[in-house]
Amino acid sequence: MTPDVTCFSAHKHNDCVANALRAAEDVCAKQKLRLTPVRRRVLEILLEQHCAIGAYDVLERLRSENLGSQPPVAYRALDFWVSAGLVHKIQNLNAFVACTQPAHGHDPIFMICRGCGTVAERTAGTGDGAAERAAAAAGFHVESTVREVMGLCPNCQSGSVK
Amino acid sequence: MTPDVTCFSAHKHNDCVANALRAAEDVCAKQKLRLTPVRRRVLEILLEQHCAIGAYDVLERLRSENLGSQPPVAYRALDFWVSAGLVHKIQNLNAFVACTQPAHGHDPIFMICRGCGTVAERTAGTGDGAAERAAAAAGFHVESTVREVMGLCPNCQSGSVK
DNA sequence: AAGTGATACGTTATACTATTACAAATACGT
DNA sequence: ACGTATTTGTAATAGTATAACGTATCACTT
Repeated sequence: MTPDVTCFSAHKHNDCVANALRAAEDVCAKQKLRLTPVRRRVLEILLEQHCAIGAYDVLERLRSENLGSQPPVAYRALDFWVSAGLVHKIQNLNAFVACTQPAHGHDPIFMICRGCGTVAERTAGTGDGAAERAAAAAGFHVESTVREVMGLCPNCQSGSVK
Repeated sequence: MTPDVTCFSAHKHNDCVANALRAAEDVCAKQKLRLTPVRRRVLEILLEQHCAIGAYDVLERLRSENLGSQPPVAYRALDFWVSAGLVHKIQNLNAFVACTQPAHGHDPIFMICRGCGTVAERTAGTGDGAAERAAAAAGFHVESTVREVMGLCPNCQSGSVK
């Protein structure tokens, strides 16, 4: 697992955006998915920050840009990206975050800072942990997993958020 | 970790209920929390099955028993038990499940069967996994974690659910 | 037993999150 | 250009959760 701590520290955010958009284009090309204006814009909006954004916040942005005004517009685009693996839903927040490691397919771990809202993604090796062992022991067939860690990022630990 | 697979197989469910209620009484006594009729009833309702139940389903039960009719009644009781550690919220389902292992405080893992809705809880040792290592590497201070595994339980794998 | 402060409950209203359903428009392969 | 599949526009509604405030109850002290 790469110790990619960039989300919690200063970094060339333009690179994040460019990488993710390129990955998105690749995925769409390979899987013959349509990269429509709304979809592209939604991904761009999510990519602006390393924070999870609610569907209705996305919608508000779309509305202000005349790209759509009703909830299904936002939800459809978000679901599209979630299916494509380029956006993840943070269950804890009912919000969505762009994927910073699109290449690694499986078993993401999210660290969610309650101070600044930053969501950092890491990829765990598969079959590594207690959950997999417990499932195997119980004869449970795993289809997907959610792993979200709430807490304080390095910046917010030293700051005023208690 | 105890290989407690009872949730997925026939078992004396009365014992589950009795154990949990006794644990609830203990916790309330020790922490001087009030075990009111609404709270007790909500816990009993959750304990009836090993499934997660939505707040509004709980509310409907309460309503039919004249124990409350408005959302805050249900949410307050549910939040009470969640704070006390005797009920967990399943983020994936926006629903609540009674805790079957109240003694073990930390880091639960939930296996959620999409066939029958059963939610089985296991307790992971702390600090065991990739998430903790990733957090440590990033300097992230962990306050709580969510680990939910979706899939099919042993019964539903052989059944008609595909 | 009455007073007092904290806790819990009743109720209204509202905010936030998400989906269904169907019609219109657009893109794609032939 | 045609027919089909996909996407979008739009209205309506379903589902989840909280804010706010007044009333009642509990527990502790005097």
